[in-house]
Amino acid sequence: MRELLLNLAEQAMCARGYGGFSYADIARDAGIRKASIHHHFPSKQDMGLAVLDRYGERLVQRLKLIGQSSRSGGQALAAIIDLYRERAGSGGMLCLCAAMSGDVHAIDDRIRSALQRINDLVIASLEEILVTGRGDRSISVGGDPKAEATSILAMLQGAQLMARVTMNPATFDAATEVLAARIYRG
Amino acid sequence: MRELLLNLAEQAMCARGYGGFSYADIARDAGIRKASIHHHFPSKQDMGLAVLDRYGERLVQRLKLIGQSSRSGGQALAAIIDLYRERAGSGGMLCLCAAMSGDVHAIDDRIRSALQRINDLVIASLEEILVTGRGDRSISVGGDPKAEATSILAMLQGAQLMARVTMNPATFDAATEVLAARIYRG
DNA sequence: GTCTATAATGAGATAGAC
DNA sequence: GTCTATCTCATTATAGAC
Repeated sequence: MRELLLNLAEQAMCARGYGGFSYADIARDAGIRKASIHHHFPSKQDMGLAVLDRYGERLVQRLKLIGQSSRSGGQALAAIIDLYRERAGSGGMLCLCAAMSGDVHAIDDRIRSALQRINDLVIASLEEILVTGRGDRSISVGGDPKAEATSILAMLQGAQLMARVTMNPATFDAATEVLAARIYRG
Repeated sequence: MRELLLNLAEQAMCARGYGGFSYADIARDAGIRKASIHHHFPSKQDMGLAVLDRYGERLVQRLKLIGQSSRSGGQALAAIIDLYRERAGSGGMLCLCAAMSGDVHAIDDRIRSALQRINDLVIASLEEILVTGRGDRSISVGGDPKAEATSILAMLQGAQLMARVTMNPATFDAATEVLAARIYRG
């Protein structure tokens, strides 16, 4: 049940943000009463943090897998773009970080710190990918890899935000076209 | 009073999004009762749309002014970056579009259309600036100007989102460092 | 672990006096 | 235009039975 609740909460938060879902929503979808949720997660902040923590752990695994299974930096970067496109594709959802970042004012510092840690994690991964891609000539990297990685994350999150407005995943593609074009495909 | 209410609502929305402010907040800051707000704006959606419409009109003026007063494409692009940095600098606020985009699920189609229109407007402005900058050799423009403009807007909105998480405007600068470096300064 | 019942708060909105 | 008073609804959260 705890896992089911986490799944439903993550889905809801990606779709409508931290402030955009309620215990009532989750309870209905889970088939239990909302009071029962408090047994698993005493407060909504606890639930939000638990969702974000699990999300962070899974992201680490996924980034590691992308690094291992990619035969070039370019292939890894393409996988990262796909990772963010997934959410934008399914009904204008955001990655959990972008979704929760919009509600930073409503959440406590534990969650904000976790968000910051995850962003830094993705930036570090992207930086490593850019360095690899520069080495194997599969990505065009003009400037400092760390700075490039930071701007790429901003672009990916911004592209999701813009796609949500149009309700069209093509908007995400349009906003990341330039990034995708920096990959030299064999 | 109407103008005061619009100002307070815009401020609140940039700071906490559409769902993050209430008539009670605005009423307190304006020094009137919340029932009185309904005289000026029957529903919260009406208020949100009015704020966004005014924002769009002002943005048009500001973009026009930037185009007129800039002596090069690079100078204009720098002005646009500053425009977005302003908000990120003052306490992790977002531009109104980014702030409302996070709450798209909670607003009606009139507002969503207005958001889309404003995004398109900024993209068109950026495209024009890139073309100018490419012509006068003040900006490095590699790909299609329209695609570049779209990704730049995504980057700027994403940079604001990331800066909100760290509560540090330097994060905005880090995420836009690569963009700023594309400007050749005389 | 889940339930019923309820508390406590805050939201947007309306009616009608002044 | 602004007020008081009220409505209706949704929210998170708690107490206590089963």
